[in-house]
Amino acid sequence: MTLKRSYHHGDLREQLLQRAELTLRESGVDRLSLRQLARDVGVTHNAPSRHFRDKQALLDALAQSGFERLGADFRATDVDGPFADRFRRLARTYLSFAVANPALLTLMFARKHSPTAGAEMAAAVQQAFTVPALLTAQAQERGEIVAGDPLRIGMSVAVSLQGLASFVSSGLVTPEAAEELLEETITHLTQGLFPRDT
Amino acid sequence: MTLKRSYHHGDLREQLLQRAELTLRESGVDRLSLRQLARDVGVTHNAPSRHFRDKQALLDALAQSGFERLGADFRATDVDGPFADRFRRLARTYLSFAVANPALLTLMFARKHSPTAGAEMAAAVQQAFTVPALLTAQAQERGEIVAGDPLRIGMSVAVSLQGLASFVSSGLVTPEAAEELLEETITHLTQGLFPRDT
DNA sequence: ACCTGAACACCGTTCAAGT
DNA sequence: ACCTGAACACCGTTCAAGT
Repeated sequence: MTLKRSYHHGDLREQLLQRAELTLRESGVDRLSLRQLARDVGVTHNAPSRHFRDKQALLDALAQSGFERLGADFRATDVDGPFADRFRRLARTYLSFAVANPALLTLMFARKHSPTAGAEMAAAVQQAFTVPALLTAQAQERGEIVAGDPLRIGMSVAVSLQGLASFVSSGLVTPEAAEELLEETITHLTQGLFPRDT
Repeated sequence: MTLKRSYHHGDLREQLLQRAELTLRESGVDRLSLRQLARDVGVTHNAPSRHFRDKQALLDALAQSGFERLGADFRATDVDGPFADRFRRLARTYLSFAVANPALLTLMFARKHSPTAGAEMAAAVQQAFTVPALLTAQAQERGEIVAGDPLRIGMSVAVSLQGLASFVSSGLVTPEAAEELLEETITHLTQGLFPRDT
């Protein structure tokens, strides 16, 4: 009967992460306490230290899993169609993420990643923000958008996405107003602010 | 001899804010403690509560003063010249702010503004992000950029600025790489990603 | 009005000890 | 290996009291 969920679970790390993300979403960072987390999961206050040397290490792990999930969401979104439509879908994915996990997004962009977590964190970031570059490269192949290094153009696409997400997740722009702002951003990013002859 | 800095200073609120911003900049949010702050300024741990009912109220005040300063920096930057140059200067101002005050910028976009601080905070935000709209309106008058509601176009300019600042302040992009990213962003925002006939 | 000092419940981190 | 329990120094918040 190994179903009894023995005292040494073995998946404690995962349980802690899941519970932490729940608390983060529902109560914010400052209400996130290692001791409370341990209580929630049913272990002593010091048990988490086997898996996270630090509270910071837990926050790092949360941020990293955030980038991984954002990347996965991106990849699940990236389907066919004209550039503007695909940009719009990517942006909506990002905005949904931002609305659903504002505190997590803040954490992800909070320069807290202790140098320790460097390698895996960097990989997760790279993996997520590679998607806009792929989108760019594909649109270039079709002749939809201008030539140029797809990584650089992709980053400047990512800048727009992150700017939008930033305003939404902070609450400075409501999700409804974000819809308008998104269309406005698509228009200017594709057409340019300089007048066109045509 | 009123110079003796009496026990009831009268400017305690301002002293606390200044010291808090210093700590924020040098040690980050989680090292910011009300009690330590009181010690730094030379009052008892409970004295700050007269000026800030809450730790959250202090953070709100910090964020608000951040928006006010950013707005002032914007206004001090906004001089003459072609649109792209002025956009570049505005962006550099923002990026300098982001590099100098990463933790503060995180705070400003962290959806923590308790509903209490609503009115003044909203005014400070509005005042800051009005500047891109002014830039837009002036460029339109000169026929430099396309027509359209300057507030909406201004917001989508602000989106680019905030996206850039976000990447820089988080450390995901180094200040040097940011310079490149800024030029890339200016190019695409003005010319558009769609190919031009000329 | 503004500040003090004591009290309360909580926190992160460390360490010796158990199985 | 993984978890426990006690200990340490610190925290935010509240409240009666002082001037």
